Amino acid sequence: MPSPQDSPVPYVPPADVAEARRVQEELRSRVDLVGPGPAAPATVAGLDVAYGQDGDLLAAAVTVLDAATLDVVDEAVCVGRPAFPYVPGLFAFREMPALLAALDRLTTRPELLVCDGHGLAHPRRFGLACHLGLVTGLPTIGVGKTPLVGTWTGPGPG
DNA sequence: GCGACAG
DNA sequence: ATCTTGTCGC
Repeated sequence: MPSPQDSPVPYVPPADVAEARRVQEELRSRVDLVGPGPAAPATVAGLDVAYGQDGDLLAAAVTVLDAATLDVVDEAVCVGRPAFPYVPGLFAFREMPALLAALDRLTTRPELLVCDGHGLAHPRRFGLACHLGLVTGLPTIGVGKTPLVGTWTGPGPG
């Protein structure tokens, strides 16, 4: 039975925009949309990236919490450079290398990831959260502060 | 053709 | 993302 864990997807830095889009189109079908995931993850990792004033430096940070107590049980940081220009829809290629490096510095393996940016709410249904989830083999939730695509209506009254 | 466009 | 004053809306 194929599963993300059995066939880890290597991260391949694209050479240009066209290749980046091809990578997304190629990997989108490998996202597990039906897996149950951990019923009660023991740990949850939050990831974020901050930039230097010129945008030429960045720091990726990961903090792992005990899901029950919210105690910080692990953390790691990786300073580097943006790996790709910011192009809407290709955001993952910008921060993924640093995020992966930070994750590699962890002592533990978190059971759930929560990262910046969208996952499925993406033009090709393959945002950062999807890509990160495939490469790490971990269930991942993407959190976007502003929409990238689509429209919606708020919940009705009652 | 013009505007919009995760972080 | 990051730099920033005043301003609009609830």
